[in-house]
Amino acid sequence: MLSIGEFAQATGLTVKALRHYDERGLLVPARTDPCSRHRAYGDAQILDAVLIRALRDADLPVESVRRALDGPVVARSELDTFHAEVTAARTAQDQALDAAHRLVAALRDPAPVEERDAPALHWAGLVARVAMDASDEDMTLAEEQANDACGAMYGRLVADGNPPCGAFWTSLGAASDDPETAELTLCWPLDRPADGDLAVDGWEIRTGTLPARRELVARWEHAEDDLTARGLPHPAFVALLAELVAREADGRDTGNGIAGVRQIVLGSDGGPAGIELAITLR
Amino acid sequence: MLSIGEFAQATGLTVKALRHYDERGLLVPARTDPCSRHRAYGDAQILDAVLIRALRDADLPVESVRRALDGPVVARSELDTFHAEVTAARTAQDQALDAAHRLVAALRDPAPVEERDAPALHWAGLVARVAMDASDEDMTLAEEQANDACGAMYGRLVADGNPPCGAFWTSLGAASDDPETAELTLCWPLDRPADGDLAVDGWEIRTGTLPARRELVARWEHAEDDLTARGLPHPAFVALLAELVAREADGRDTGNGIAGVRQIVLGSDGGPAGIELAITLR
DNA sequence: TTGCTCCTCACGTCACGTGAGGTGGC
DNA sequence: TTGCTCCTCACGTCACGTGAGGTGGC
Repeated sequence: MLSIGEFAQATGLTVKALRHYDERGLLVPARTDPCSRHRAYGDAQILDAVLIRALRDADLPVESVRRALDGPVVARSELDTFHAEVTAARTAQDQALDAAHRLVAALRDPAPVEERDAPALHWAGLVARVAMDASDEDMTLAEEQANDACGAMYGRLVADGNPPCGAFWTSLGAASDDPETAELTLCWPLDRPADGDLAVDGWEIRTGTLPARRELVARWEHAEDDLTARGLPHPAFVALLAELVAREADGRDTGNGIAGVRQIVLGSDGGPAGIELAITLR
Repeated sequence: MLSIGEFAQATGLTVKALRHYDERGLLVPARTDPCSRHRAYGDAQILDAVLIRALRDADLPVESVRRALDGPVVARSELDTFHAEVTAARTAQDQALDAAHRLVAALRDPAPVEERDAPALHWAGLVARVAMDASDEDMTLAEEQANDACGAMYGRLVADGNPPCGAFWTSLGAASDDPETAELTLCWPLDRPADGDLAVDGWEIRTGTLPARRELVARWEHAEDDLTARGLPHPAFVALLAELVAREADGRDTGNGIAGVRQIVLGSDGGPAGIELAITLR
């Protein structure tokens, strides 16, 4: 029989851990003095203790260790289960670390941001509604449908003799009736106001005129890659936010903030591919 | 200005987390209504929030995230520091998982254990004292010194006309005067009692006679490899412990337990290399 | 008698999550 | 007025570690 201190020495477990395992029922001493409550461990308990130590050193949860004490077959399966969890967690963490690195890089080398005067602009747009918690597949599907509809609207505008006169853009807002749904407006710029009867099957159409205004624009001249994946904000958006932070610190104009951000697709007019993010200053 | 709920939507942080970061001073709302205590966040705070989210998703501690908010240079260094910690922790966990796998394997395929009658045996041994918390280098040094001393004693015994008559063994105990020090006795078996004046420079000598007895023996017939490393018990010891557990469960003889375990080195007589661990049953 | 080990609370760790119970703004 | 969001405690998580304060055995 060994006292708790001797048993701790023999097994490499701490006295505190041994008391904890006693409470949890993992490793109950062979005897506990009913009067002094001193714990006494048998030699044969060293085996369980050594197994507990090995599994806990590997960070298996105590409940899993308890099951593993049932025998080597269970122990093996608990180890395998845990190993799979560890592998998955490491993969997720690696992705998160990678995303964090890319965000920090975007902060250190921000996309260029400039102020510019923008002329008044007529526009017509399709309204696409997307659930906030949409899956990637849903998003891809919605994107295809939206692309088709934009093509259809382009054709209509040309047929009406009022063809788009510049780069396509998108602006994002929450749906007024459901905060869980995002509302994307996919817009073409026009030389003159759109016809009142403009329609595309199955889509809500909106038209309007942007007044002449001063804009703050971030430009990202790279082909679309996976930089926006995994919930990371787009580098151009990061740059725009950083500019807003700087302007706020200096007390400069920040307009309405990011409420009315427009995403302008570059490259369709033969210029460099990429996107611009624009907000209105005044 | 965004309410806490809107800001949570915009950033992907939870409302609870945002309140937590406010308390901790990580991300204090641009304004807090002094009456209702409602929090209001500015658009520009989205940048900090997004960075916090990215770093917390990667599991950086909150204190580290706080420092990272100082700027991209600090953020980069916090990420690198954390990455180094993660790598070290993963390596340690991999080693622990490997050790646990080997222990479970030793439990599933235990080394053979047998009972045997052992004849009475005279012996002479050197006493080596090793601190419990000795480093690996210290252990290696002590092992070399002990090997030299054993060789010297072997020569003395031969010169005395009483040469060792079987396999060398080691037995382990705690030093009587210091529980932090282990006492290894390195023994040669002899045909007749050792001379009283047997001596090896700088070493304590002990002699005695093991009575005829019944032993429980676990045999491990493999060359010494790294299976005993990293604080894992030797597979033969695991087998011996498992046998003790089985015998205790059956109410069979377990002698004095592992108190008097002898480690016998096989192979010096031309037989298969390996070790035996023996305890006395009666 | 003096140390030494042992004992049992009770609280701290870490970054929030989970209610409970209540208040403010549209 | 009714929901809805927001608020502040207070406690739970996980596996022990860290004292505090006290008792038992050699």
